[in-house]
Amino acid sequence: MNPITVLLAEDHMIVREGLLALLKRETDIQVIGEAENGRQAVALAATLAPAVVVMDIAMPLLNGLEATRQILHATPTIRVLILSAHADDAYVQQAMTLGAAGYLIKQTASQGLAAAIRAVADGRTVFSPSISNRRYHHQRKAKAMGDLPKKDAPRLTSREMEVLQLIAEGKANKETAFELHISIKTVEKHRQKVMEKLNIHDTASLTRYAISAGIIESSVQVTIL
Amino acid sequence: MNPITVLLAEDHMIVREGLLALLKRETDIQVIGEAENGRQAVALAATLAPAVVVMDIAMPLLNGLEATRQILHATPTIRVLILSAHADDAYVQQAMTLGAAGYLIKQTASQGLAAAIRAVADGRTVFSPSISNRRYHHQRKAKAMGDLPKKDAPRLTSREMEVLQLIAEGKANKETAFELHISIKTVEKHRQKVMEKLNIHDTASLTRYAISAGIIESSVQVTIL
DNA sequence: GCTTCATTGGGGTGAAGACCCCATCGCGGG
DNA sequence: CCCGCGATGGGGTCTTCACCCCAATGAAGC
Repeated sequence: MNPITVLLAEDHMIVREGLLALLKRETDIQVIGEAENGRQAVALAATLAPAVVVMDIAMPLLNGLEATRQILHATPTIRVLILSAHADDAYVQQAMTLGAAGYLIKQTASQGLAAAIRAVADGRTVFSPSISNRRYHHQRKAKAMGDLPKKDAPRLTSREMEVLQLIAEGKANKETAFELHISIKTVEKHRQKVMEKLNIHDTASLTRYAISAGIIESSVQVTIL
Repeated sequence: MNPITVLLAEDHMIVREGLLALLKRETDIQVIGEAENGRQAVALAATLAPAVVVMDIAMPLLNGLEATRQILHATPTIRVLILSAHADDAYVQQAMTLGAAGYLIKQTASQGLAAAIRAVADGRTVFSPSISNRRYHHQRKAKAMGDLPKKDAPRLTSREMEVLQLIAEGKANKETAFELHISIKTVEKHRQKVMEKLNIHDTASLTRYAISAGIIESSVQVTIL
């Protein structure tokens, strides 16, 4: 029987190496690629065509959820297994809507990860126990409180979301242009569109918006030299 | 030669298992205990008396820095190696002040972790390259200014905190100057001092810092036209 | 008294951003 | 088959910011 091919997308090298070491124990699972940011995950998913992508949510350049969206848009047969530190229901909901095959929290044991990879490769969907338990609750809560961002908020295109994420990560337009392989002028244009749609006209407020919208996390990630 | 005894404090089980797998490769390092929260780390450090504690910062019940403080208060000979996702200077400074033996970011490779454990067990202090670069930079700067490199504490003055808050709220320097009844030049000066102290050089990252430091909240208040 | 430091303020330069103008290309819907 | 729109990119202008220089005051500490 052929092993299950896996792409590991996780930005922290030491965590990625750890996951790799854990998955090496499983003879029926073969990690064929590693990505250290969302953009790389999208690119490698396309070229390597893994059966399963293990995807961290909090990643630079492109967060795991948006990367998942792009991967599934390009190759709907790939099974994306979200691996997140947070059991934040907004993330879980978004992941399910995007068509992710599963959502594990990092409190999961390694047997759980291997089992989840096998399950999603087998066509099933997997969610951490604590999540499935809590799901009801929050749906009811969200409805009772009146859902916040999705309805009235002007919809950003996926490109605009990417640019917004990079802005909120502190990237200058020049860096963003380099990362996205487009010209500074185009980045400026996207930035303008985002500001226009959100009616926010300064970087700090854009950053706060990106955080509250779950596009990035608030924790400071300083660029590694 | 006796192996180096290590206590692993990391709340995400799967990450902890991964680190464990990585450290098992090193014959001279022996993990004698694991903690999944800060309080447990303090308790186990006391009972197991490991040579080195590998300590994650973000943990439930008691964060890694506070746990470090308590461990070193009880047993000053234990070497605490901070392992953090973030290279936030405020954390680094606090860790150093507390007497941590080292500070690694999770972008570090596993060889780096093993080497760091050996180094701190040997009495040396270890900081991730990007961090050491910054410390060097600060000290060099201080020397260039004709001062002794005795303190480079990232403590912000109250005025600097005010300015940072207004920056993070999206105020332009001009607005801040108006609100504080001072000149733009003074605002610029405070802004520079804040950026210098935090080693953060863009508005978006300053905003994320302000949010994670609790100076402001992430909720976006947008003016609806 | 002298030093250190927070706070104040100014000048100048170069880079970056905000906000206009313009255009092309491709894709999907009426 | 055209229209809207997303994505691309170039032009220019004006403001803001980052980063260097400089200084003076007042309070706190040695």
